[in-house]
Amino acid sequence: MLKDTIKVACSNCNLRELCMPVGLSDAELARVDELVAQRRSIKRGQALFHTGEKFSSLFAVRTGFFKTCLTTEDGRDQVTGFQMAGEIIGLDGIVNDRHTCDAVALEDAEVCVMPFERIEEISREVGALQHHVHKIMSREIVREHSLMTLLGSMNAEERLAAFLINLSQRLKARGYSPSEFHLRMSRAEIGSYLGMKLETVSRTFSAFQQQRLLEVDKRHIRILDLEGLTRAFQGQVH
Amino acid sequence: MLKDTIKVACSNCNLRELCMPVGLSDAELARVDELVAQRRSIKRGQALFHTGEKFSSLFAVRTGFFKTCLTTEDGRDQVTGFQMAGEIIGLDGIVNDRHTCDAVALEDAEVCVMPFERIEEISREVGALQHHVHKIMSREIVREHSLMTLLGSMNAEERLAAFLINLSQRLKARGYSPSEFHLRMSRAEIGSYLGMKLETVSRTFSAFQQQRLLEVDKRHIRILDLEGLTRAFQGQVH
DNA sequence: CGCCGCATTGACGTTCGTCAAGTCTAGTGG
DNA sequence: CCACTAGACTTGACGAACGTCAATGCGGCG
Repeated sequence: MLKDTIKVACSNCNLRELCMPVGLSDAELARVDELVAQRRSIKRGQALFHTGEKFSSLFAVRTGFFKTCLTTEDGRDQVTGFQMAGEIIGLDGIVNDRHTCDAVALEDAEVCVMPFERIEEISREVGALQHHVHKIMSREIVREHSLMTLLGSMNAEERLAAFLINLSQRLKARGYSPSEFHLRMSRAEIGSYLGMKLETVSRTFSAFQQQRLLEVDKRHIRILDLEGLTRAFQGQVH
Repeated sequence: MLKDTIKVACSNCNLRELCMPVGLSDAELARVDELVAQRRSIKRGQALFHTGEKFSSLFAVRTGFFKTCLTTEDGRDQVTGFQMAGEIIGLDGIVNDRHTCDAVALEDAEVCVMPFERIEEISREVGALQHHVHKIMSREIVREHSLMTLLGSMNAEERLAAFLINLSQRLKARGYSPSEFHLRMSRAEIGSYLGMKLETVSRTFSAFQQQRLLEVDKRHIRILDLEGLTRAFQGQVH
């Protein structure tokens, strides 16, 4: 069984602006091109890594869609994030040399495998890469801060609105329609991420539909009134 | 008004095992000693930095106790963490060169100021420091993951139990009593951190007291039954 | 002394979770 | 082609947990 090991170069990857620092010299670019050891294909439903597995690499999503989820010993299950093209998976593994969550593909996907030792080695030579790595980790910390605000102080409508707006913006940044898209995750997965039950997610979708903010058909979403949704997100419905 | 700018060395700081990588050579230690530009004293209630302020340094808590809190434009307020001796504050500022939260001293405190440019510079020379910085950021990401699980799926008793156990462990690691301590934060701040209202925090303290798990007198806490508290945390009260 | 901030406690209301029934779709196999 | 099943989603009825509002107590400070 052959692994998918096409030789790849970040320097001519169409996701470069998302993944890589800008303004590198040719020599630096050549060094950074050595970051990606290989590409790996992951089938829908398969895991990129599991909790407890040895950490060795970070992964950049090239195509497809992932979720990361924690499974605690007492059976609680929590989705901690959804990742799409250009986003980095695996940062949780650095601290203890083991992954602390599962990363599962929600559709057939392809990732760039970047051995972490190589990242550290090249970072020591290329200051721009070093800073870029720091930024990526900081961004993840800030993202989680805002998720904590969501989980700590928003009601069901605010949570779902915030989620949809965030998804819409990320799709837009990747050249997809920000107003019409297909959800890759189930109601239960959305609920786990947002700290609510799947029934409440479903009810809230219905409520948005009645308010003419959305059209929902199972996993197909069309945003009708982005402003209204933004108001719902900010808790100023009335 | 003179700033407190005593020259300091990490190499003989008693918090070294908490802050710094281990196993450095003498030459590396000397380099790492250059990390801390100065110390800064912060009075109780004062901010180490505010949201929007330019980011330039990370801060290591030497003494005292901090909270970090987000204030969103729509007036929501969320405590995102409490930091004690040996912990690092300011990681949120890296990504956009501006701080995205306030860091406020909950008691008179002293911090080591580490200019981030200097951290990056020395990291490029000392691989152990580089890896240490990565670990600190990864640890923060993992901490926030577990807080998300707490906020997403735990009830009031589980949340407060988890909070107290975590606090107890961190105090223990610093040589303080793990079973008897003084809370530096108000019920409202605990509530904000744990995603519940201050009244619920107060009621849950009372409930734990009735269950003989704790003795509570305002902010003075004595843990009577750590096992019981751990069971409460894991949601196996019955 | 009176004020203020913080904490506690009670009464009541709302939101969301729980449980259950029912629909729709895709996939399987006869 | 159709019957059958499993999984995902929707919707309703009900109840529990927690938020809201309000009264009260307590300790510190000017």
